[in-house]
Amino acid sequence: MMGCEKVGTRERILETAIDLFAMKGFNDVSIREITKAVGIKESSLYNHFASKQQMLDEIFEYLSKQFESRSVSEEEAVRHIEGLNPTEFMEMCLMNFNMYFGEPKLMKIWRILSIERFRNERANDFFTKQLIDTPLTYQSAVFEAMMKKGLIKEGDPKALARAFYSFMLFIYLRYFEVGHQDNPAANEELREMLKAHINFFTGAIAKYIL
Amino acid sequence: MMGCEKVGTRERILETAIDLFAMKGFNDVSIREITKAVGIKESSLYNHFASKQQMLDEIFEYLSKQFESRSVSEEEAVRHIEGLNPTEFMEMCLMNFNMYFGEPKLMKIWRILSIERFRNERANDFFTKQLIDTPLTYQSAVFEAMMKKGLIKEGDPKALARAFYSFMLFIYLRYFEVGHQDNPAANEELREMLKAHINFFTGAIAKYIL
DNA sequence: GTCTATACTTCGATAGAC
DNA sequence: GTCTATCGAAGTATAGAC
Repeated sequence: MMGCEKVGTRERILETAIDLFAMKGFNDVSIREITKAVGIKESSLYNHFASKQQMLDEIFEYLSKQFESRSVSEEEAVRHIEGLNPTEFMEMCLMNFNMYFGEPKLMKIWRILSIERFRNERANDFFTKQLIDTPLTYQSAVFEAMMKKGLIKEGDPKALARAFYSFMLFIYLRYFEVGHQDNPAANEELREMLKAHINFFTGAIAKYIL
Repeated sequence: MMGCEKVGTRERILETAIDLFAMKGFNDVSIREITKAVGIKESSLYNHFASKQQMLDEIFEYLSKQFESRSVSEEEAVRHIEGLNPTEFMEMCLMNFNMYFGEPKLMKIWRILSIERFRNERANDFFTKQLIDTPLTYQSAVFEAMMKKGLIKEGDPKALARAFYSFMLFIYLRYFEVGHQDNPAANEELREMLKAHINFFTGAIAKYIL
């Protein structure tokens, strides 16, 4: 009788699971809790997913595919960034932040990863690679190219990348990882902090006034 | 018959709980698991602790008291740091790192906090305050004092503190928060990274060659 | 203070009617 | 594809003998 909307039940389950996992973590959310929120019985869920674990796997798979589809080569990254002035560079940083955390669904999955990485080695590897190591590699390549072109002072590009990018991790750790914020008022404050950060770096590494 | 060592059972339980909670998180460790590791029956544990939650509360209480006993005022911090040369300053940073994470027991409790802060608002508040906000305040006060004395370039001390201290959070997030490391070989690498970081900052903010 | 035994709850998952 | 009903396992915690 109510089965007229059978299309979408699977997706509704998955969206609900993402919401709940992001709030409480995979282990602290029960099948009963998910199905109650969706409005179905526990047993019905198993017509769509073989196990609770499979739901988590699909969620991580989704994030992984998002990154595959959006990834660019280091060469492209260098070409895009090395010629920018400070203001344009800041906008680029904000865009990157938005690519990672701008969409609520992706943000929630990052939170799930942040929680699961303590229990799951694969989750930790993905988290470390995508959120830390890969961005550092790109950032280092960009700084190295800028040094070779004489745009910024000579130095250790890896150390410079760590110093610059650490701030992004600080923002994530302090304002994004634990989900009690979601207030748009803080956005302007974050933007000001990023501006101040880039101002500092511009002054610190500029060979000439950019 | 074996009751000859009744002194210490409570402490053994607590130490075992810290070990297990740090590895798997509070919720993923059962009373059965703890008591089995200690070598007692489940019911015996309740002669020492009223509940599982009380054990966690005591663990956090312990960390909290450690910080109370070691805390110094901002004025003291400024006096200690503002006159240091870069090498001395680096040693100071390493000492601070060791104060937070040098003792295995404290390191484990930080890991428990890292996990619990997603489920427990008080844990998150403590984590945020002790690991991020308070150190940033101190660091900012130090930079502000150095600016006033003309030791470093004028600028926004808060932004400078964020830029400098973010690196410490990067190290924690990347190498300490998830406990799969514990290899002393990486220590030298971390020391090199810290040295490079301080070198970069020294060059960036020094008014004169220090 | 430790033991045996057990109460009570919640969990993930399954069987089978419709 | 959803339901009712239920299973077996694992969780926290308690009662009472020793």
